[in-house]
Amino acid sequence: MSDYRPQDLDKKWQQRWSASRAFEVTADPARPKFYCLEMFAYPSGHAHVGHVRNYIIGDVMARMKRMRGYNVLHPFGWDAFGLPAENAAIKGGIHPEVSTRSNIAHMKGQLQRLGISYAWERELATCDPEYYKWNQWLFIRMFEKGLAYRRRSSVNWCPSCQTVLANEQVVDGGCWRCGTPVETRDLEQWFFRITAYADELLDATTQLTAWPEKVLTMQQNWIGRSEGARVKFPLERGTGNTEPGTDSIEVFTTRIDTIFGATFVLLGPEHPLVATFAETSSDPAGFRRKAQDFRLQDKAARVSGEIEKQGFDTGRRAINPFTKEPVPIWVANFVLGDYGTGAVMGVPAHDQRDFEFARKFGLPIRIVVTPDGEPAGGADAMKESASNYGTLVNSGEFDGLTSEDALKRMTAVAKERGIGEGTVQYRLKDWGISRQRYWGTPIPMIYCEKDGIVPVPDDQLPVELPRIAQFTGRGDSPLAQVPEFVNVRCPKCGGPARRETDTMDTFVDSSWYFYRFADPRNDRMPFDPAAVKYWLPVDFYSGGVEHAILHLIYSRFFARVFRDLGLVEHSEPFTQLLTQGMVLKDGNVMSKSKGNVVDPDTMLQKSGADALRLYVMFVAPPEKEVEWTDAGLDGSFRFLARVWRLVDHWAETIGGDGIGSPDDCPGLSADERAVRRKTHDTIRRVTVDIEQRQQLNTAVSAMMELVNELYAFSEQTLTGAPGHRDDDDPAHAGEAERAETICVMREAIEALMLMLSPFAPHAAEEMWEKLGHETSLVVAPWPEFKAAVARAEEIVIPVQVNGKVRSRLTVPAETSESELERLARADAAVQAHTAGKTVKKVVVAKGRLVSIVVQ
RNA sequence: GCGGAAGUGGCGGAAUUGGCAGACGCGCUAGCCUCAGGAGCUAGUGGCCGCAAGGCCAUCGGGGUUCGAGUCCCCGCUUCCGCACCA
Repeated sequence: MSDYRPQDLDKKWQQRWSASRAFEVTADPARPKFYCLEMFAYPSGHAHVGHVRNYIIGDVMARMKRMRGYNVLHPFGWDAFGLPAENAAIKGGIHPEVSTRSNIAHMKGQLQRLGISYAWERELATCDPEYYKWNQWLFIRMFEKGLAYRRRSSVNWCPSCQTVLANEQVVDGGCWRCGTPVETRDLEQWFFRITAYADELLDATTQLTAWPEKVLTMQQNWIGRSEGARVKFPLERGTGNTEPGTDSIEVFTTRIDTIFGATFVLLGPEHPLVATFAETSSDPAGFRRKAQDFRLQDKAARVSGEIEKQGFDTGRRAINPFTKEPVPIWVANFVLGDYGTGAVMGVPAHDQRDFEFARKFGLPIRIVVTPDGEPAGGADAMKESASNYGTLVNSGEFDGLTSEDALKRMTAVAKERGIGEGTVQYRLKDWGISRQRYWGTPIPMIYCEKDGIVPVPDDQLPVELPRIAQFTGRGDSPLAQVPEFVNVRCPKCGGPARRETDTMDTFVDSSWYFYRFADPRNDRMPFDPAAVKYWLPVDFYSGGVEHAILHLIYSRFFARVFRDLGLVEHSEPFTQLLTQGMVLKDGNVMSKSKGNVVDPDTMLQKSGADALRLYVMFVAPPEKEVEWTDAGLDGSFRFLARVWRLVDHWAETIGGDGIGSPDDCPGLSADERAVRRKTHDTIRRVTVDIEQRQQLNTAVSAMMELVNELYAFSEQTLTGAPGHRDDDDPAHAGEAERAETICVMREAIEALMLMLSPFAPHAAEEMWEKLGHETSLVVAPWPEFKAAVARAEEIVIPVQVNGKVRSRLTVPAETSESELERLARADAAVQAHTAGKTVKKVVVAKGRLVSIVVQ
């Protein structure tokens, strides 16, 4: 009898797997592949159990699929560029390259100590020039196709990180990383034209049937497609204030059916006409100041949520193109400059914002849609806008049309008259990728006075980061302070030129790393298309939901870019997505600042890798948030020790040669048949739970039930159950265990070892070896479910009388419906509740239940 | 405001197709055992009534459909998440 001591086992098996290169793979078209991937890690230095949970989920999938016969690719790598390393360099003087490499080494050790079955020979780090070279290569391809472009624009600026942020990286008006409120700056920036794929990215969400609905909804919201119309409101020709070129204001509306109620036009403060109107106003300076105030307010509004509606009259008027009436033009603080046309028509009767605005400034309200098409009473009594669809009134030739019909009809009419057209607007904007920082991929572009923007020639890639000795965190982009880097010859004319000094958003790095894993050492291409064709798409991808619209939408975009470059054939990179829940401590997210981080290394020392793995899988379904408890970890340890004792106790009896399958034993007792039934039912449950449901907690429960049953059964045998007081009964000393029992127990315990191995691989391997096996469980075939064995012989059928269970019948499984009804009616307990009453109805669900209705 | 998910014992959770609510684990209680260990084994553990057999109540609240509802429908409440003056 040996105690369960996981710490020694962990090391032993990790070394064996490593020495035998157990998890390395090569493409093999003759075998079905399974690409199992967990979101790679930012090398912060320490994995916490939240990360670890994700990797274990993936490892259970990967190990199980390997045993199911798949050629499993399960790689890992490092999202190694990023601000924390650079900020640490500014503070502590350690070069990002040095700290990143050392962090990677430490975290890799942690993951290896967990026994995660990674194909480490494919490991990559995005800060490797061999990797980021292909970021640059791809950037140039995108530039050639017009998918990467440079423009001056108003951008989100994080004053703390000293860099620009993409729209996706602004959360509640603050920086996604540090929370500092963002500012607006006008800068020359590189953009990726993700909007070119807006429609496709949106439409294809319906095909992502194995993604969580929540993530798809978030992406749909983010893309924010809305159908409507652009309509021109001509400027009223006043005396002496006409401007050539700008003779109308174009608005975007989703409710052209309400246009007869448009009693004013609103311009966002950024609208170009605002500046024009300011010039000709009586007080140009005051006009501009008011508009500028609104622009500054906008940022504050995004942070705080709501601001009061404000506006001022420009003194100018436009003509409503449907009513032909002149309407005043106002500037309003709530009209967004970068959505639609930056101008809207004001329909106070049918839009709550316009309603509030009109009430505040005494602008007219006209009702043009009513629920029943009856003309409405006075608008003065309205308390809020009537935003629902209805039937048109006060709308000239369109009276009587439903809103739905009017939307189509009026859009068509606008087009005929040349005053507008149907259009689609997206909330999604192009992805700004320039970052004014050092620790990222240099943007491979050169500015020449003569030739303009020139890409670095492919044969000069990668543009490597220059080594910088001192990080000050002040001044321009750090690369701009390195003259040897900046000053360069123009590749076209050979004349003096300068390099782009911004680096790429690190989300560029992570948007395609899963392709590189298919062919990680390729030095001629980002990857061999044939390798990607075999391995991709990723079959199972797991990671945190915080990437629902960042990483996951960018990756879907990149897949389409690669597709359109002819490098991949699919459009969607991830077939199935699992978003794992966070691990909380004391109800809070774990973080260093809160001091509530659960360190995996401590847990490993205390309980070993397997108990930690098992607990994290058992505590809740993978998507759910969980609260960390040390007691739960102890419970999992106890379970493993319990299995250990069981196997230890039986190993000698069942581990020998020449033991056949119980299929060949004709004389099994009822108890032995019951054990087999439980064994095979457990195989079915565990298989379905892992492979189809990803409900890993119930897979563990099922195995616990099997172990409980094996303990109970063991007590009935000569061998006995470990720990029980009747253990090794001297009365039966020297007697041999029944051959049938040996067959059945061996089948059960071996199946258990196989099923347990994805969860607790070290302990399972050790016990497997103890049972006399010489080959590793890594390549052992998954146990086969035999439906005939699992089928119950006798079942318990509840009998309900008026919906309450009054008795239970124990009957052969195949008992017919009529026989069930007969038995139920004859049952004494049932009769006690039916006596003296009329049976109105009997429902028999074969194999399930009998329901009798009496009155 | 719009959209999504969820609400089950003291706790984490289970219930796969509308069919025995509470599997499995934690915790707790009792007994056994002693290689005093991170022990182990066995039994019990939703609430109320009852000596018991048994009965009644119970899956956020209220209605409904059904022989039968944690599960389906309607109306609320609460929590979490996403988007949010997007015209």
